[in-house]
Amino acid sequence: MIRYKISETLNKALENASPALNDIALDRVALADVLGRIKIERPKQKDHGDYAVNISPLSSLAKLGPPQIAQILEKELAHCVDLEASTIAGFVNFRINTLLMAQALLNTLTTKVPGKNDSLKSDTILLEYVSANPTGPLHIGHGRWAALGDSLVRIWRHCGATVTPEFYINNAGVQTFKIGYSIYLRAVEQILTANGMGIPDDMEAPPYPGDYVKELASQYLSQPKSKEDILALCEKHLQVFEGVLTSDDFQVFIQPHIEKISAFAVETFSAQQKALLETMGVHFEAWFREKEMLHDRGLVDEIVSRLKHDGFCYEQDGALWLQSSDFEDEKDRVLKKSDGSYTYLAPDVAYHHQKFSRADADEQPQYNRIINIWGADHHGYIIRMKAALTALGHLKDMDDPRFEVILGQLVNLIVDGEKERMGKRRKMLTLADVIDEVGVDATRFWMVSKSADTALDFDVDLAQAETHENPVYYAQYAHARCASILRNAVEPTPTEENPKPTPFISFEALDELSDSPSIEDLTPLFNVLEEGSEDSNAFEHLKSLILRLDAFEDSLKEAAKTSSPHIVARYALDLAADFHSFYNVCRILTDNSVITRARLALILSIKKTLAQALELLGVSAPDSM
RNA sequence: GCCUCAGUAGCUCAGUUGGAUAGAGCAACCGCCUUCUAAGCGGUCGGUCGCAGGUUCGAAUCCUGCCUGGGGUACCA
Repeated sequence: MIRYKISETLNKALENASPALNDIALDRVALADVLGRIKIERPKQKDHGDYAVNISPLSSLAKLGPPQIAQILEKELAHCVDLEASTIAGFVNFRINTLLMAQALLNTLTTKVPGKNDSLKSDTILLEYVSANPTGPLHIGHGRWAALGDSLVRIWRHCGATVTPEFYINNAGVQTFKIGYSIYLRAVEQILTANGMGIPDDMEAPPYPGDYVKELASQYLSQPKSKEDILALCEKHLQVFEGVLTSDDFQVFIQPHIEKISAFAVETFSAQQKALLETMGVHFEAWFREKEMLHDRGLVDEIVSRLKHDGFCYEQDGALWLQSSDFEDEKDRVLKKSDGSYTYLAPDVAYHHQKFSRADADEQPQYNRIINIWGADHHGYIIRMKAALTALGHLKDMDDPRFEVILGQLVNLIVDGEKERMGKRRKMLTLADVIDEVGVDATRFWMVSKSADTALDFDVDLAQAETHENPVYYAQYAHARCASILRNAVEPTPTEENPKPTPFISFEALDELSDSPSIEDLTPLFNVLEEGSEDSNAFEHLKSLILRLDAFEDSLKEAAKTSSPHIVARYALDLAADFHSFYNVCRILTDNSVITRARLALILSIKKTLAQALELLGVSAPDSM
């Protein structure tokens, strides 16, 4: 609100001073462009004021040096009541008075949902993220996408966007077959062992070697008739070694059986993943099933033929190639292998085609932004996907903003001080293990407190050993402190000297203060200055707090615009720091009921804002710790 | 080789659409609990912003080259 006020004031001053500034206000378009580049920010040096505006961008339009422009503006701004302007070189600095601060605080108090705005009102977003293969448990890397994606969904919605979070279940293709086959091999092992027979040395190693496959195999065997199925498969399998059956014939024979086992695995893992995500507070509205939604409906065939028909494909070496090199890709990509099966790209193109084809009730495209979160290992994939989507006419060119990929750098799991490469195919700590050890709040906060384009080291031992030094507790503690103050205000703790203390404020009065505060409730806040009994820094801390609260909406808009939840994490920490500092120099509950009332209003606002910031990150805001 | 992300305090990272004297947390050291939660506060220490050029009134930020590390560079998914 304060930034808005400053920008309004500045615009007006420019308008009035226009004649002295080479008629700067006449060229509306140019001026608007320049004003868009002017930032209103908090200066690093406190003595420069509360807000600073660097007016250098104006100098080319006004044909004057920045210092002269500043001088002229300063004169113009001298009439301003609640803003005191001064200039140094090319900067116009503003100092705000207590009335404006009180208004800003009142504004944050009366806002039902802090930071709520409509900056993304016209955005309809389909965000696909996590989309882990249903062939095993989620690992730590998926945790990062889960935390990042879900926080983005919450932040975008807070800024007025319509968002559908979607999870793509890869329940078709080679990996699915491999997990089924792995379970079959493990089941055979278990049957052999149960019958007191050893496992032959030359027995095939399962494509997925993890222990969780063994668990799933025994789960599978506990189902009715499953043992008979496995034995039948095993018998055929032996015939291959005896030379009675060819390997190819065996493949044909086992295919449907393995598919059955695969389906079992996919459903089990998928449910497991979903449950863990829900535990983390990560909720998907849509679960898109590759097999049923694409393959069974012939959509993959359809899209490939369409690309072929439209002349974007050619055949070479028995394979079908997409001419992605026509669209900035360094080479062409195979859609259909020479053995007739599709590469991973083909169903994925079909999937994205489907995303773009979704329409609302008015036959209009349902989404104007289709966004994916992908790991950095999929980086090379972006261009070929864009190429296919451009060929299909969904994108007007390769830079079309309708399709975005948020590329997140990978997570290194650090165990015993050593990096462990993450991957599904070796024994490792799963995301579930990490959540168990570290907790949802700490994990989620950790995952989003760094920008997505930095590789993240997740040190399990550190997270376990130093949970109390984790930054998330700092923010949560501030919230708990606020809650505690409010509790004490209404119901003070009895002591030996005073077994029945008088409340500082009645429950009803606090309620009223929270629901309908007035500016008169707040102005006594600034009496700290006069009182002088507290630390002389109290006023500065108070000002920082109020300006921070006032800037919440701006931070959210920035986070939403740049898809950067870490801005919100940082905000929560900054607000917590401002509060902790203030708390230490200024007592909230005093004998003066008017001052107490005003300070409680401040606490209400801090608590509300902090809770909202944490909520947007999927982190709880406890009332006590 | 090419593409891409990163390199900022001992450690983990903000800041990068060019702006004032470079910012946190952790670690280390010194203080602060008879009073609202010390999971806190105040202070000290700590920097050639990877290196070298360039662009300009001004560069951690933009350009070029180089160095180091991560990821990618499949008829794998």
